Amino acid sequence: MAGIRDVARIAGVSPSTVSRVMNGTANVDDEKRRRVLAAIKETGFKPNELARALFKKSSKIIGVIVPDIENPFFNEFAKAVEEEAYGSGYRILLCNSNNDAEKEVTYIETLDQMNADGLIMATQNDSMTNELKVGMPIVAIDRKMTNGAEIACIESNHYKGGRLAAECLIKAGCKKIINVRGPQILTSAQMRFKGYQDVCEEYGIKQYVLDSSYSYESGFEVGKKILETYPDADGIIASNDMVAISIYKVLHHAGKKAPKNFQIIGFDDIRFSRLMTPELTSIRQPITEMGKLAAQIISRYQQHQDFQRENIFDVSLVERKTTKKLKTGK
Amino acid sequence: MAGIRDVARIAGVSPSTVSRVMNGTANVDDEKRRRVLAAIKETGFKPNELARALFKKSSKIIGVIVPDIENPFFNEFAKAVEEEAYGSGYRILLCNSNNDAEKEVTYIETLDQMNADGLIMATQNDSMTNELKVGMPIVAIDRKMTNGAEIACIESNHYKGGRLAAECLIKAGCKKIINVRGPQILTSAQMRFKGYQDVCEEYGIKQYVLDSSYSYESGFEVGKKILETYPDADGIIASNDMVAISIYKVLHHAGKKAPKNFQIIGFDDIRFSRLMTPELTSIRQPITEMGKLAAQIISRYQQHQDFQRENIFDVSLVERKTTKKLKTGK
DNA sequence: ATTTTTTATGAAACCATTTTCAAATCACTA
DNA sequence: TAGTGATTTGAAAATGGTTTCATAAAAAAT
Repeated sequence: MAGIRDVARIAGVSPSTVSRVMNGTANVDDEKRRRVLAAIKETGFKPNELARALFKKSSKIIGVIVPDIENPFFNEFAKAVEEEAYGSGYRILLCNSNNDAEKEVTYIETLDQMNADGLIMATQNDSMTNELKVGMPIVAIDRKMTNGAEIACIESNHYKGGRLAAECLIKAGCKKIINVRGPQILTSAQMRFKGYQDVCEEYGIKQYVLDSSYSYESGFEVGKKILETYPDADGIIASNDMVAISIYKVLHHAGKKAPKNFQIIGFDDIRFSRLMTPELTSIRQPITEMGKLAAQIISRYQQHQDFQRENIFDVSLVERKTTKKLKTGK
Repeated sequence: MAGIRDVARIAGVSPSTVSRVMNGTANVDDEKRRRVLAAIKETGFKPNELARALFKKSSKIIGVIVPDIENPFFNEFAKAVEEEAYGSGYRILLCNSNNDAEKEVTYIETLDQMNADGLIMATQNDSMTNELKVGMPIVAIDRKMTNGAEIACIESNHYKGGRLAAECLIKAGCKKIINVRGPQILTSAQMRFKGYQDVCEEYGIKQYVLDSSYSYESGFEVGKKILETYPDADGIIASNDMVAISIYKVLHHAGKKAPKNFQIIGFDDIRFSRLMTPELTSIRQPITEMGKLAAQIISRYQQHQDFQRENIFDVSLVERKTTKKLKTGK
């Protein structure tokens, strides 16, 4: 592989001049520029990014840490980050943490040692990662770090989402609504639950609560529990779309039809919610926009441009087939 | 950030000795080792991976190029690669090519300039990428490169898959089977189609063929076309699970029930095929095993260990609810 | 006790680039 | 024609590690 010295020798100039031609960082005599360009073409020279990154202290790599890339929410998110970042010359190092705090720490350290230009964290293990000292800017999704290491945070209006879900079911005529809430360590799950609680109080409705994680598996378990404990439930707010889908499956298998016998609503509006039959009603988060913004913030930070530290995205009700049609708008 | 020279100064030794202590690359006096270790702890020193990678010509990065990380097949695959690679100290640079040949080339070049240790390509644009000269080993998924750049290829027995799908439907009593085949540039789609054709000939059954890409969207279109052109079709072989899911939706929406009015089978056995209702019958590819193997091959190659160049995985019929139960095993 | 072998260690070279800095070249004016 | 200022240019330092190589010290062999 040809190096900058080879190019310089062929063009009859110094490596410095070749560098200047490539980066346009200073004036170069036209004749020499021509020779350098010719030599680059001849050798097929491509500068080594490592050497460049080492000197510049910037590797043009953004780390993206997600708990599970198989989770539709996170792969949609990661894809959006990748697309936006790619356009600005950044590359994505994908970190699948599996919710393993140690793995997260390892990844963060590696990224730091690689002179990564930024880190986008969509994870929840506060404990270990909060203490870490790193030299790169962090954009946190759905959480606030306590050590001020992050430059910005991005989240959805989960409280409103919780309210929307509860109101939707109440207005659709549900009398006994089970809230399958997500892990209460997560602010997202907390806020959604709070929204549900507040609406229930306002309407004077009794609250029924079950706990789940954010996975399909957990949805199956909760589904069974609903069948056993609340066989007369007619409304279910699932912790997210994946859980909603598996709860639906369990109830469907038990002979219950949606939305006739029960109505169910999820959160996130992942792609698959439109693909299942019946199509799932869901509270939409603008996942792609969130991913794009995350990448933009890192990019803007590196260019010393302005950006917003707190970014709260609006959520909306997407009415489909697992709930009964509402008449009124509000 | 402390560097190796700082550590050396504090420990009263040379940088070389610090390096030797860290990497265990040579004997070091016990007393000095102790002092070095203490100094490392004191300063919180972490070696810069870029400097290391630059000298060693190995960045411990594996590039994974996929057409679409949102596609369940590819995110399951990428996740498997990540897990396997992580265990061997490798990190994954995720490249979402969007089937854009130019983007692929850019990614390959970047990876090469980063001294990446390997590249796993699950893409189809032969044209441009085949000419590229790179210094890293390539593992190709479902394709053979013509320039011998790759060290190994991994694929499934798609021909057998095509046969299995056709036989399944025939034995389940289908009289008019539509084969919705995938893009015929891809060997995977070609082989599946060939399997279908051979079985049809053996059974003396008329062939009906439609074309699709591998996306949901294309499934919707084909679904409509089936309704228009072959309203009496009672068996559908979809190009993959995603297409099967959307075709199902279209037919279901038109009032047809599976498996009563029509039977449908997909390929790949992605996770969602178990999650939809009714559960989708599919030809299973061992996606996770394929991903793990891909990472292993790169790792073994770098350690100069043996590996197999041609790796063909077996496929199997996973009977679920969109086809009628078969009696006989074979 | 002397020679040979082995082991431990630091100085310096190396990886491939960018940037600083000082020198050389050039244009222009007095 | 010499002097001034602006512009180009290359040598060298820098980035932060690893490794080679030569040497010094210790251990083993004679």
